[in-house]
Amino acid sequence: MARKNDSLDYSNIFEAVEFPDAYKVSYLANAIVFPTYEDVRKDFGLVRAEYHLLLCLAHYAELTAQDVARITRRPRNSISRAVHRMLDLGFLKRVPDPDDARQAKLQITREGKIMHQKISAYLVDREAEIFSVLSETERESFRELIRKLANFASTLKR
Amino acid sequence: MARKNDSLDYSNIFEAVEFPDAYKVSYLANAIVFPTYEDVRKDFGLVRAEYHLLLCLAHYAELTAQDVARITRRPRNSISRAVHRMLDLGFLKRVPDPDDARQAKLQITREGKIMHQKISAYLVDREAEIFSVLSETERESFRELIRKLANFASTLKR
DNA sequence: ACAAATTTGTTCTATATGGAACAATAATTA
DNA sequence: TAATTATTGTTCCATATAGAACAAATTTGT
Repeated sequence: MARKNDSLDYSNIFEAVEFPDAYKVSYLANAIVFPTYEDVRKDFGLVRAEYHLLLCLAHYAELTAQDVARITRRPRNSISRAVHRMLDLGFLKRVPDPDDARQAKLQITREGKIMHQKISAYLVDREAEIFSVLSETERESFRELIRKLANFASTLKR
Repeated sequence: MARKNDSLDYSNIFEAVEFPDAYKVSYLANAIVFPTYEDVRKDFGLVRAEYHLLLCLAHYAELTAQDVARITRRPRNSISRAVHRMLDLGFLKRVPDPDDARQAKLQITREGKIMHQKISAYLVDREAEIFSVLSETERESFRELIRKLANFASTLKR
């Protein structure tokens, strides 16, 4: 007997939904972005905030926890928790700020850099896979458009 | 005294990161998609899986819980939990499938439709706000490109 | 200079979420 | 037909995560 339900087209909703563009961005978040965080957690042992710390500090020589919260738009307490674990793991070091006793400057360690490179290599591959459906011209268009959207998003108040 | 750190440009990483396109998609997920789920939870009282159920059943007359899991790419147990709450709230009804005793067909109720319309109106506004940074031409390009990406994502195994 | 307001990082608590295992049913294979 | 495999929906459990409240330090306003 044939399997039931075989004919149901799950992608109708892509066009039928009342906000098709936003829906597809959201769909990519659920289908790709979140599962990728899961992969990073399973394969490299870092949860989202921990990986965000690593990524940020791989690209800025020195940041406070608050800076990272702002860059990644995540709550400070998540970052705070992550900082302690990353210190324990030896991926970060923390130096108190002599000019402001409330805060401390964070830096990535050599071990952190190595871990960052491993995770980045994985993510670079994953990016290539996903964007392989676009031609080079399309990808350049997409790059320009997503840049505008991301820049706009970065101006939104939290 | 001037605030310290005022000159730090938080968006450098947009271009410096090793996977700039994927990073910006991820950034939108963190800056917009997730906060929007939070808004829906706070303003309408539905968590992600619950809202996904409502959305799916507003666009398909009848679905099983498994269908919804596939459409939204979320784990079945999250959907299962959500089904029970949505039944309690009166937004869904469930009819056992006479042809397959394992599953049940879900349908949206009138109350569910009303709730869906309220949430949709909010999301339509939010979409308009976010995409207001693109010209009409740009938006059409984006629509085409994100469609390709979403369609590709829908082919990925879970 | 002093009081009020803000900022940073933290802990506590509640909750949303995903994985694993399970029973019931159906489909497949021999 | 009988045995094996797959599917559906569920419960249990562990954990990632966000909000609220807090102390300490700094900045702002008068």
